[in-house]
Amino acid sequence: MKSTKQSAVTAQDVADLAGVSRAAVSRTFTKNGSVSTETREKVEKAAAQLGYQINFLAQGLNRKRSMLIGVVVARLSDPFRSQLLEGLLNEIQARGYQALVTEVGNAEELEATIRRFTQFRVSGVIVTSGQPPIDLIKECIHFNIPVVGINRYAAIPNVDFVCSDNVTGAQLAAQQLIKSGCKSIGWLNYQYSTWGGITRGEAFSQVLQATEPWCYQQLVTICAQEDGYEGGRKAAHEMHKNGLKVDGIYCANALLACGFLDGMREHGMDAPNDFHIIGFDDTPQTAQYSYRLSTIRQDVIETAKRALWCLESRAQDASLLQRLEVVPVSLVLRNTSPESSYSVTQLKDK
Amino acid sequence: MKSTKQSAVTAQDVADLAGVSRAAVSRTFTKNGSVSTETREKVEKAAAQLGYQINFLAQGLNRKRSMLIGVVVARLSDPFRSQLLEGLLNEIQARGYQALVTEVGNAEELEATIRRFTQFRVSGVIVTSGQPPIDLIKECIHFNIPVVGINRYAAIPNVDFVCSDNVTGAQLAAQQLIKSGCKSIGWLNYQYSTWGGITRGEAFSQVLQATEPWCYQQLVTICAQEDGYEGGRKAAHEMHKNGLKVDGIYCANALLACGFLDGMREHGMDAPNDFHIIGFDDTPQTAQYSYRLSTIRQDVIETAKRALWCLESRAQDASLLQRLEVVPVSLVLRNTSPESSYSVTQLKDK
DNA sequence: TTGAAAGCGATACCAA
DNA sequence: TTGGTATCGCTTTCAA
Repeated sequence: MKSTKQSAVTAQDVADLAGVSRAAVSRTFTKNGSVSTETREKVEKAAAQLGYQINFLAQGLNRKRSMLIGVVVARLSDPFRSQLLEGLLNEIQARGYQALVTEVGNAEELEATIRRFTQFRVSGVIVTSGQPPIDLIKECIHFNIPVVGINRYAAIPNVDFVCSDNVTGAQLAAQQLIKSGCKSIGWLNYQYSTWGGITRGEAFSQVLQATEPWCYQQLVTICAQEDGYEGGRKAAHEMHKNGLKVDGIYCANALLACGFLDGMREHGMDAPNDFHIIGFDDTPQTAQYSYRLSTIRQDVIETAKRALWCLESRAQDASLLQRLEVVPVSLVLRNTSPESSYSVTQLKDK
Repeated sequence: MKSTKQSAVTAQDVADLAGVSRAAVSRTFTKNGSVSTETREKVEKAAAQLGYQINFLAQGLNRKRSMLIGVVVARLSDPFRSQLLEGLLNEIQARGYQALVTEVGNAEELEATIRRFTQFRVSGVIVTSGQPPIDLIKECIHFNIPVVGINRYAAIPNVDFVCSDNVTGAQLAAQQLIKSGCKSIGWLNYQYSTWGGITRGEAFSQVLQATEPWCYQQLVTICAQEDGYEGGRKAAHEMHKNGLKVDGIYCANALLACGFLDGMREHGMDAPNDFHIIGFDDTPQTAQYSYRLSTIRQDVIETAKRALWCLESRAQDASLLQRLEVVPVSLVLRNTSPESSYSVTQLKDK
């Protein structure tokens, strides 16, 4: 099957073999190519025989747009982030694109990254980490490249965002804790949290204020000095050292929650007996026997779908107004804050 | 700074502004371009003024090679895999490449994936999942694209592999269990394990045979019907149901180990009191308070470095003989198989 | 529907 | 060291 030529099979080779022009070959492999059935068949036969494959570099150069989508990620060691990436990869591939993935540490890196994305004439950019700098966005707009941010928000015209429904999440968590009889409620977040974490905290606070003014007044905000599991764990130690007590706690993400739970265990306290705890993210780890953490579940698949929808629709009409897609979340009840019939006060009385 | 032109700034624009030829611009941005300091300065000034950026698509088309490296991944939900991807991304970016990441489920997908990689004229392919099909490799060789596999092996000429040192890992684990006084030793793996898992098991078995014939004869091989955490957990249940007992167990990966440990806990048994357990991978989770699992640590950073080294060296000389890079591993002692002075028999006697 | 031809934007060879 | 030019492989008018 392989030609004796040194280099790759080109459209011209196929055209020669099929006895048609190279333009006909191109049309055969294009969506709206006007080709007669007869020509198409000849071309497809020849292409198969030669093992022809479109050169995406040449195609992209000509169309000023490649079948590439740039994805900005960070801290893949957080299971939720890798889960999200997995969802995005699936959706990107399902739609025939390829993912250009970059891990980014700081703002400057983000800038360099997006710049390289434009150099590849990507069909879209998905930012899951960092705030897209306004200048770069302008550059993308100049190249007519759609940009979408996930679990973050900024009032940038022409840039869409898709975020989990942090307000509903807060409501579900608050209701659940209240229903379970929690009296002194806490909120745990990392001091330099992401937009998502901050928003979740604000929503939680507002929900309490609106529905349980008394609890709201007592709301304890715990600020972890460190991010991730260790941050949560140390926050628990700190809280214990200060003699602070809460009987219900809501956490900005899964790692903080697992860490906090373990930190409390180190002091001999455990959920659901001594307190209830609800996390955010529903990563696989939260379901494991050693944690069985109740959490607010984010729907990564739906998130990925909507992100790609934003990209594709904006590619067709760049003048669209900014959109904010809110993805539904759900409460997954597990051991650390079980069914409401099983309240925290009953347990304490035992 | 931005030109009034609708489209992007090209080398010709820079050349015009700098008063030189477009070839001079190209040379200025190329490694071994012979340009006078004077010309270079003029060009750089003009380029900065216009905000010129090389079009990678055009560059790649001409050079028959893009600054892209294809990475094949799978099951990013396994923390070790996302850790490895993170390491690869860092190394790829550090060397000025961009990562084209594809998640792949089965063999056909792998084929389609690698095919698309060649269509982008990638500078190299890294396979972290699945066995690179021989035909595809041929195709890569035809395009002169280097291929490297991670934590897998096959006797394919011209394809390099970099693997963790599974033999040393087995030795470290075996020594540690023996030193701790374990008498009936077990090996846990998934029934359709990867090459890495299988190799670890074989090495473990051989080490025992060579150094502790008596233990080798008693070696219990536990075969999980399912992969990951749940596989390990169910294997523990199964073992308990069958009345099987082991006092030291070595596991093919971190998830299996965590699952097995939790499964045993559900039956009221825990490490290190009732048995010792050593995992593989040293993912962040294994360090957490609820597990504190002793494990064999894989060095993802070194693995990534060597993978890129293989790619780059083979890009220079495609005729190199196949290389197998063995990356050192280390034993991380934690709670589930603590310092040897603290043996399993002593504990049982307490 | 078809083919001829003009790009897309950069590189590299060759002569000066 | 320079600039002119052919080339990389495909897409897309424009006539026919």
